[in-house]
Amino acid sequence: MSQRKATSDAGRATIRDVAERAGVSVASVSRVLSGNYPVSEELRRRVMKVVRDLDYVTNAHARSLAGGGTPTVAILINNITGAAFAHVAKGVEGAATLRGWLSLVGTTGDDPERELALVNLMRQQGVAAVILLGGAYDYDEYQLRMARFARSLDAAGSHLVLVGRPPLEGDVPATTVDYDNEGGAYAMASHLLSAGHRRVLVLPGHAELTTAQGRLRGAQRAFEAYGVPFDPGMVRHGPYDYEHGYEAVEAALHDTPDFTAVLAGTDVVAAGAMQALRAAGLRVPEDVSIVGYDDIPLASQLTPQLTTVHVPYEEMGRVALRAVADRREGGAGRRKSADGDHLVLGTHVVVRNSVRPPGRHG
Amino acid sequence: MSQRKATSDAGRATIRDVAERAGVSVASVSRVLSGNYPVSEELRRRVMKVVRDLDYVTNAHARSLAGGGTPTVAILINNITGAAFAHVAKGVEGAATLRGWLSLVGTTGDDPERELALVNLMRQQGVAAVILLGGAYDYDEYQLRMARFARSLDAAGSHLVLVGRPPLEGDVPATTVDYDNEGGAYAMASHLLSAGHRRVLVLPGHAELTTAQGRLRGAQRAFEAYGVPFDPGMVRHGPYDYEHGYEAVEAALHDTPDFTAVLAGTDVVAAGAMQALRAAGLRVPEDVSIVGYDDIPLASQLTPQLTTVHVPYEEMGRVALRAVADRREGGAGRRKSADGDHLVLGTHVVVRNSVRPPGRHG
DNA sequence: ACCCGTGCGGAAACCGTATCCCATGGTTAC
DNA sequence: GTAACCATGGGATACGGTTTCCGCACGGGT
Repeated sequence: MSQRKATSDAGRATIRDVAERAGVSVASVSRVLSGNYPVSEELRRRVMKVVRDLDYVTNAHARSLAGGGTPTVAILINNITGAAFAHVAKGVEGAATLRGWLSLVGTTGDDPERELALVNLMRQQGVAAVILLGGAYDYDEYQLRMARFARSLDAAGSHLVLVGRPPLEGDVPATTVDYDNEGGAYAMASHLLSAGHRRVLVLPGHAELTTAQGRLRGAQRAFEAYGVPFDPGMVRHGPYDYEHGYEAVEAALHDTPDFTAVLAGTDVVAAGAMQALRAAGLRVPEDVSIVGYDDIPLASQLTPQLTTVHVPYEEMGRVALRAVADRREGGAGRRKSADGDHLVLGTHVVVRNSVRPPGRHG
Repeated sequence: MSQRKATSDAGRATIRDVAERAGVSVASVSRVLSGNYPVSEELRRRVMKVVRDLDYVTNAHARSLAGGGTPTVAILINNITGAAFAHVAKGVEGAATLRGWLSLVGTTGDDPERELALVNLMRQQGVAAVILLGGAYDYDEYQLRMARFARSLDAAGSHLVLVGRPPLEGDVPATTVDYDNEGGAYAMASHLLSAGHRRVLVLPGHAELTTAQGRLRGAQRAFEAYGVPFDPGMVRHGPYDYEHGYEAVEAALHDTPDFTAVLAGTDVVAAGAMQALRAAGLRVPEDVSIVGYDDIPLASQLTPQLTTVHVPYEEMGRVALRAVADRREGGAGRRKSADGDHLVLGTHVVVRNSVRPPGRHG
């Protein structure tokens, strides 16, 4: 009958319970468990036996309060259902686990309010870093908002990492892991152009989404490079989903039916586009060629298999985590490493079976 | 120059910093923030101003140590990339957020070792519940392992929830959220049989996976009900992925080419099967019908759109979280609610365009 | 004018662990 | 033989909050 509470209480066993039952001090138990202090074999055996008997695990909250604790990174994602994001998350998770780090995943559902709430929540958790995934909507407020996040986190000893979107402007304490979005689009469009296509339906995504903007720019640059006039009327914006792909093609077949290829902003959009073409009695790629972007598994599972741009999502996740880990070890060694704050990974075209030289009109 | 440390130190601001700067006591700040104690308007204003100035957030670890804290649930998943799991996770996350709860996601990669490590990790975190997602490999050791998990978590005031797999045997403190797996397979197979198919290639999944076992049983029962002999030679086991679907059909076309339909254990497997049939010059559904299982978005994006079994994954996630929340509020009210520990959700066939009466052979 | 209830602020205990500092006993060195 | 030392173990304290217990001031009722 201890004064505090009985060992057999409801709730988990504490280190005190273990100490008491093993007849040693609390400090000794802590030492045996963390193993960073010399301890006699006898003591170790006694303590470990009780630990097993009680099925004791240390309280992570208490441990991290006391200074120890496992580093944790938070992954903030718009929609856990998106295949591309899932791969980044997988990369982060894998790299984190490798170092014994923990990772949280939160979803924002494209809601800035919720994003703010989550960032604060993560700040409360004392995470080593907050990793924001996916393209951003470049509203006016966006830069300010992110800068505020970055400074808040930085002040709390944490760090903001942006994955898959352009770096922030100005002197903001954040790391960006990016891929050559525009270059990929340039290469993809070039592929179509060199196959002979001239009238191309472009479905870059939402006009405000940074990802879409980059993909559109890349395509335009390719047209310029080939000396082919770029018709803004052939561009249709919309969300990155199957329905948009379907409807955009449907509409285009009505308005500007002379296109011979579709440059989709995403593999999923390409899938929708493909379906719409089929519904209209057109064959892919005999009548119309299609290309996507992202190279998610779906791309190789479509019929015909989709030519697309490979983006190293999983590696981006790994790189993001490594950046955080490095910075944490480097400590205050180099403040403001003006470079190394922006990592860019390469993309490349994966040629499959969804492109042929134009045949329908051309 | 406080004795402890200056407010402008590196690291986050503490509640003491806020109190000091606002010229009030620590207790008052805590009261203002938690709002469960009467506080004068003047005090509230003073404190809130400082909170904003310092961008203060409470330390979640300290808070949860002191008894308060946000309830947290952990989702353990084999592969974050799987579409079905992602939807369950979404359901859990959504329901958790609705209550202001937090959710963690960890991936096991099908590794029992890692699963153990994660469960312990979550126990350390003091999570309200650990939610295990997806079918289980029913090895001998499995039941013991899970029972141990359940008891460990239970003893620590946490709880084990199994989603998408059969309930544990015996008197184990765990909740199961399940769907009518066998019934769905029964209905799906019946659909095929009533369309006239007799020779059906069955790709249930891994033989040891509970999900696969249930789906196979359902199919067999349907054959019995229709008085059609079930040929074990038409069953091919394998992983739930695209490649398996492809290869299984390829092999079957060589060994037993007289099938007129494919009953795939998963939509993704169905996609692979479809591709293999096409590669062999067969049309879907004119020559061979195909059905899937899960009703992930992919199913409606294939050509032809896939007839499949709808599983309410997202709802399962919501239900799982609700079960945890209810139990937590119910408190010790009803120990051992022998029922209510096993919730079963319904499934139903979604008819699309991948099934026709047999034409090739029949 | 006195008493008591009410409303609100402060001091201190406690949550579970890690770590610093010190005590002890046995060794080694002089 | 004694002093200095190493290897261990214990006690106390800090980490950052929440909460209970107290006390003070103020106001109204009699």
